[in-house]
Amino acid sequence: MSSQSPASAPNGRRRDAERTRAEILEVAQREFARKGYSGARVDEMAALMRTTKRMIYYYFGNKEKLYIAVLEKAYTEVRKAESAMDVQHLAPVEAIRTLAELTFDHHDAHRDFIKLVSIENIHHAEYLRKSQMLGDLGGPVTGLISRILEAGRAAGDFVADADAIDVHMMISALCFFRISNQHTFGTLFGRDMTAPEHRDRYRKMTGEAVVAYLTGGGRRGAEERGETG
Amino acid sequence: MSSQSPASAPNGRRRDAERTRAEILEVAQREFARKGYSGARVDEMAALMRTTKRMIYYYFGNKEKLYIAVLEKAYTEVRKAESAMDVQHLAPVEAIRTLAELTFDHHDAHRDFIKLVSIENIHHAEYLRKSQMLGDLGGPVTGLISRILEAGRAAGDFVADADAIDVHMMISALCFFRISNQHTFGTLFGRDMTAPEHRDRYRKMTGEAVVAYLTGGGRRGAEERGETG
DNA sequence: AGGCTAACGTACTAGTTCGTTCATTACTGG
DNA sequence: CCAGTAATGAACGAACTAGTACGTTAGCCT
Repeated sequence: MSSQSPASAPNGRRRDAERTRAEILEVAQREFARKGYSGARVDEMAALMRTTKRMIYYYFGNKEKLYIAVLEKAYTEVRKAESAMDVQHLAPVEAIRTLAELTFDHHDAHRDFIKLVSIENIHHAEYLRKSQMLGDLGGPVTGLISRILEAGRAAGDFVADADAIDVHMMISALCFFRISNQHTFGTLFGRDMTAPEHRDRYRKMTGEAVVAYLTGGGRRGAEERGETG
Repeated sequence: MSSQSPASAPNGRRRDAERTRAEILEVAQREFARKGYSGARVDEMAALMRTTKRMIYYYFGNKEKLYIAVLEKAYTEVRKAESAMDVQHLAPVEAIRTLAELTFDHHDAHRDFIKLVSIENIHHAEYLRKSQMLGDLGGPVTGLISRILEAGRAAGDFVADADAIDVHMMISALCFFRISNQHTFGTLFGRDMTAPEHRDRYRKMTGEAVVAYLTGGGRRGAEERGETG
């Protein structure tokens, strides 16, 4: 018999720190996303895991540190996804459009992350600010957008007076709101913005809105009236 | 001596149901917006009022009903503001642009409302759905946008394939995100989107983005390549 | 003036919730 | 194979929190 696998645990070790830690993080992410920081209950999380509450405190110390760990994991995954967005080879207009559509898909697929971000904002990002691991989390995306904007202006495609952070904000706003506000919006207007039958249309709309703004459609009226500046 | 004003209360009656009720709602709105539904403490609210916790329960029954009352008050104020937006006399392009900019200003000025909406979405709008008073809260705005869109299409200004709810979503997304996500965004990108020195630029950007999308700027690239449909 | 009731305050309770204590077991290195 | 340590579990406790019981007072009505 191999020494790595006791008879009592045929499908994995009964004692596995990695696995226990991972499960705690997973369950905690779901619970925090569903109930908010104060609303989530440590005891309830424990009940949803194979292990006990004792382990949450053993690995993470307290509720706040657990929440911060969840945040860090979520943001790390987003950064990974962003760095995988390969749009540099495209012409500026298509690069921005594709970036917007990829961001749309990513938001659509990571709804727990969006809820965590909403929750963080209710708390004025106090926990995010406490996290070390932040580093330059926003740098890569804005760097990418900066290069696209420069190329687009050089080619004469982009005329809007917007920097990389502005463009990132606009893309994020359109992608984020559709998920984050789906419930109140759906209740008030009778449309589930996140329903599959609307997804393609909204993805296209997101890309087109950003491109339209950058290529100057919004100033068309002013130009036609002979205004400048 | 007038019978309405006892000597012991020169500056207003010591017993004033209206005033007490109003103060409870006011404090509760602030606390719920700051801490979320679970995070807000009834005792803490009471400590911030001239009256006591007993009165909260006397007037509102329990924490949930108090929260719903806060929501109803907030939404009522928004609807009032929306119905005051008089843009029908403008040409379609300017009507939409103005509507977007007025919405921008309203969001900028009612940050507690935005937080309450964010909180509601974390709870899947369960409390909003419990409220009676909803009625057709979303009807008036989408009605207004519908009429503008029709006029704009008739005049040949608008070409984008979007209905009133889509347009409202887009405007809301741009206005809402800037406030709702200010803290995480500010932490990650080092820019306070809500700072006064950026406000005018972002207001203009909001109006231009919506107009650009509707007037077809986003499809320019496709048209130039000879694509149709 | 004086009774009646809406409005109010104090003090308490039942239940919850984070975090800990103490004991135990599974692995691993020697 | 055995000792030491990492990992784990059950039960507990102190502090908090929503909600209530009970008593009091202000001000209107006649």
